[in-house]
Amino acid sequence: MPNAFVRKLRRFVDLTDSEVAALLRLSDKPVPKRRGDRLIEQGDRPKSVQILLSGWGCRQKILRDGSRQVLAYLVPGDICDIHGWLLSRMDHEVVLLSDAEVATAPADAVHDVMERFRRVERAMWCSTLVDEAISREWLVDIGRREAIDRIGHRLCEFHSRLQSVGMVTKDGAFSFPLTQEDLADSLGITSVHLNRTMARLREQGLIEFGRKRMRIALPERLAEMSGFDPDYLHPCAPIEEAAATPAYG
Amino acid sequence: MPNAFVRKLRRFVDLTDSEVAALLRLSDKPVPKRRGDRLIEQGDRPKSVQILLSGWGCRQKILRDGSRQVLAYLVPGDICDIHGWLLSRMDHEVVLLSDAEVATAPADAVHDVMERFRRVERAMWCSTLVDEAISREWLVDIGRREAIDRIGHRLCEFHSRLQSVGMVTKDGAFSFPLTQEDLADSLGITSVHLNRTMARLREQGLIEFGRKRMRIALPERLAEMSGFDPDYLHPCAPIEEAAATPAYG
DNA sequence: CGCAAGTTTGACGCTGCTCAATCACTGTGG
DNA sequence: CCACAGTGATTGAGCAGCGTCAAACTTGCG
Repeated sequence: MPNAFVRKLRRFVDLTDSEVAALLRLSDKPVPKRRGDRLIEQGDRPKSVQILLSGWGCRQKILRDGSRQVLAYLVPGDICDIHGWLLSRMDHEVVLLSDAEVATAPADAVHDVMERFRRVERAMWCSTLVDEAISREWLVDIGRREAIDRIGHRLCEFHSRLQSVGMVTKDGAFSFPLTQEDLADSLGITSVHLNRTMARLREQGLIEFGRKRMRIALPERLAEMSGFDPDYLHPCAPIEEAAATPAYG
Repeated sequence: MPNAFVRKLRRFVDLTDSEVAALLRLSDKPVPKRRGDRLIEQGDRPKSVQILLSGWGCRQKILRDGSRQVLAYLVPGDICDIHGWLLSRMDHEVVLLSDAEVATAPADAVHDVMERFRRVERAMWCSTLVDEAISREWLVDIGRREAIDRIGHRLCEFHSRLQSVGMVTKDGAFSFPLTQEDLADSLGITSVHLNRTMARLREQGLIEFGRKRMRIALPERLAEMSGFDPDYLHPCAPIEEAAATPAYG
């Protein structure tokens, strides 16, 4: 039973046993951490690579006036400091939004695996490109959708992403450890306005939430009203792509 | 005299003559194109790679209601469809914002160069990671800064990026072919509000603009008031980094 | 000279923010 | 088992930043 890290990369490339073994060696000995722990600080020059194996985290920047913008959510399988590999310093920080398990691998070991197993490297870059696609869609959310659509769209994103890794129940519910403030800070609105607007979605019977769980009651309707199209998440097409492109095989 | 494509990659890795020669072969025979031309459409599966050699472009998405969000600006040296290499379909379109010159290389040829010259591959990924850093800062702009700071911050970004490729005059002026609507659509505000707010910056003597030129009259003051810190653009540190990391050499 | 595209300005209203109070939930110690 | 504290959720009132609609003006260009 591979861990979330392996499962995630498998979505992009069909890994061999030895590739899986190498990845498992990178991500063994997970360490438990607590909600609020800061995994990476702004300005760090990471010399090791941290992999989130369970729980949620986020990338974020804090402004002078104390306000916060969440840049991305990290879910099990995500690498926290991929940006530090090539570039000098982290321009943002990484914080845990729930208790979590984190594995740490030396940067050299990760480089080594990527050198030896080009398909693993390829899978990691695919994953980075999907993260970028999500980030682009967030720009659309924040820049051009009004609050109710932003929220609906973001909830559809969670639903779709978590569904693709088997973390959504048949009735559309999933674990949701974020506070309303965490969510609002990713959407460019205040938590007060988020609360009011989510209440409207609840009144309309589109969603239910509470006790760190979220249920999308009417996924199709929520997607329709918020203009959600899961294409940008590249749900699984890349798997075929990978097998068909010899240049990288 | 290498072209903008080579100059850009040189910022990240110190290229050898044969590497430069290979890149020049990829980007010879530039074709002139017109402002408004669509280089890549949403849903495309690019089989070739387009390189912008002069002029400006942007990545953008159009919503159902016709509103537009600009996701990134492309300046000389930028690759238009890097995202299509690994992933299946383009989730956004690429459009020219000024007349421009574009070179087209077969995707296979690009893969080939990256396989043979790992340092070139490394430089391209560095470039991608800087683009991501810019995109993260845009999220902060749109999500958490008010209009006047957004505009000031974005203008500082242009000033800094163009300065690093020698396209800014001593008095802080540079060619600026974007319409106010192009700019507003990247900032998540309307062109009307952009106009009013830029007028305030002009009244304060911070900027001057008109006739497709922009001048940042008081760069330090504009940076101070808008909270601009050029660190996220990774101005040149990566050059040392690249030389010092053997795993990729 | 006259059109077309882009810029500037005005009036008005709504979305979302601020400040602040209250309520609900969870975990802790007695 | 219960009181209590702390965190997060919810609600209210008032206001301001920004959007909408529309008109006038300016600039580039054939």
